[in-house]
Amino acid sequence: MAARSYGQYCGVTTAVELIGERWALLIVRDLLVGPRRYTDLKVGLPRIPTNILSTRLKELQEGGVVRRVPLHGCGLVYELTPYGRALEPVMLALGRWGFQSMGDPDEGDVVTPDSLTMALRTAFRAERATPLDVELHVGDVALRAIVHDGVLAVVQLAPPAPPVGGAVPPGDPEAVIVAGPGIRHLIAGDVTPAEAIAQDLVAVVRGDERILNDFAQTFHIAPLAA
Amino acid sequence: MAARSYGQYCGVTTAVELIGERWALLIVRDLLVGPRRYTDLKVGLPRIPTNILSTRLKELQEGGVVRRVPLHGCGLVYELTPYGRALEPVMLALGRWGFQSMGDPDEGDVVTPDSLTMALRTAFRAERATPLDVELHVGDVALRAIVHDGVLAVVQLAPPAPPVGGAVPPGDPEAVIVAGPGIRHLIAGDVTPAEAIAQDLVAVVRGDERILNDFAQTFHIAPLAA
DNA sequence: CCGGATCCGAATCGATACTG
DNA sequence: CAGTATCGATTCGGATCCGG
Repeated sequence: MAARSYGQYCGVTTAVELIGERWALLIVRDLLVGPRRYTDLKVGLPRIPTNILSTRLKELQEGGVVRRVPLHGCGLVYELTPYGRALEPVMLALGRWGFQSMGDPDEGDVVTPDSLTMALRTAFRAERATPLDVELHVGDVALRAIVHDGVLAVVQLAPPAPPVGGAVPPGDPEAVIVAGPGIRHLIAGDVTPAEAIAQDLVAVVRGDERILNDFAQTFHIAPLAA
Repeated sequence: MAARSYGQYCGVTTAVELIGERWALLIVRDLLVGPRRYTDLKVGLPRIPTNILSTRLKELQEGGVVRRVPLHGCGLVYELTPYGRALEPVMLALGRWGFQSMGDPDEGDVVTPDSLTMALRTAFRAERATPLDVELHVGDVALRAIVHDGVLAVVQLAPPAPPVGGAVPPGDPEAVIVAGPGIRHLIAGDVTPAEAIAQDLVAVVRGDERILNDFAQTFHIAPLAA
C-alpha cells in the first residue's frame, strides 16, 4: 500500500488522494480557467515553492487530471484532461462554501486574475442572470465579465499589454466597476447596491450606477439558510 | 499571515485552508453520517494517528465546521455545525468524481460503515429512485438501505449486537445483497445486474434477484461523458 | 474503555540557489 | 522558460503513556 494512502476503498478517499495534497486544488482552480504554462502557474500562485509545483504537476498527470501539451514550436502548457475538467462542479461548490468564511483579507493576501475569474464563476447564477457587460477591477486585477444568452464569459485584461490568451471583447463595456474586498458583502446580499456605493465598497467609475443591480442579481452567493 | 495560509483572498483558498489538511475531509465524511465520538472516529479511520485526529478536531472546531457536544451524563460527541453540513454537496460531488478513478482495492484497504454509507448517498439518484428496502453486505460491513418517497435512509447494522445509533428498521428487507469491490461495475453501469451475478460481483442471498434492477437504477454513477 | 497528550523518527514542505 | 538540487523548518505517523 502506498505510504500516502488512507487505506480505505471509497470514492471520497480516492479523490482526496488525487487532489488533496497541499496546493493541488489551487493548481486545478487556475487550470479550470484555461491552459497555463509552468511560469503562469508560478505567477498565479506566488507562494508556491517551485519544487512543489513541479511535484504536483507530475502527480496530477499520473492521476489523469492534468495533461502536458507541447505548444507548436515553442514552450508547453499544462491543461486539464476531461476528467480534470469534471472537477468544475466540485470547485464551484467548494468556492461557494469557502466564500461564507471569508473575512477581510489578511495582510499580504493577493487577488489573482484566475482566482477572481473562478470567484465570478462561483457566484454566477445562470437562472437569475441578466445580460451584462462590465469591466471589473479588484486590486490590480482587471477583467471583463460578459453575460450573453445566460452564459458567462470572463476575459482577463492586462493593464498596458494586450490580454492573456484571448481577444479583447469588441466594443466598450456598459460600465467599469472598481471594488475592494468589501465587494463580498454585495455578493452575499448583506448590502444593497446603493449601500455598497455609499459605504465605498464598490464604485462605478464609468457608466450608470444602476448596472450594479443587474450585477448583484447575477452574481450572488446566498448565506446559509441555517 | 498564518504560516499555513496560501496568501490568496479567494473562496476556494479559504475552503482549502479550513478542510484541506490531511484527514480533515475524511473526518467530515464520517460526521456527515451522524455525530461520532472520538473513539468512533478513530475506529472508522483506522490509520489516522491519534494526535492528528485530535489536532484536526480542534482545527475544525475553530473553523466553525465541527462542534463538540457533551453527551447527557457520560461521554461526548463531535458533530457538524450547520456550516459543516453545508459541505454535503461538495462531498457528494467529490465522491462521484473519485469513484471514476477507483480500481481494485489495494491490499489492506478497508470499507467502513461510514464510508459505505456515504458511497450509497453518493450514488443515489433521487430522480430515478424506486422504492426499495435491501440489506447490503460489503466486506464486513452490513447496512440496510431503504428508499421511501424518493428519500434514501441508511441504517448501519452490526453483526451480533444491535445497530449503532438508531433503531433497527421494522420488518425484513426485500432482499439481502452480498457484494465485493466489483459492485462498482454495477454502479457504473459497466455490467447489467444479470452479468454482475454471473461474474460473481454481486450475489442475492435472499429474495428475488430482480431487485438488482431497481438497485442498479437507484444507485448509479455515470461514467464521464468525455 | 474513553479521550486524549507526549515523544520521536520519517516524510513532506518552504525558501533559496542553481542549471540546461 | 521550465524546471532540479539542496537544506532547514514543519508536519505526519507510530507508539506509548496518562487521567478519568
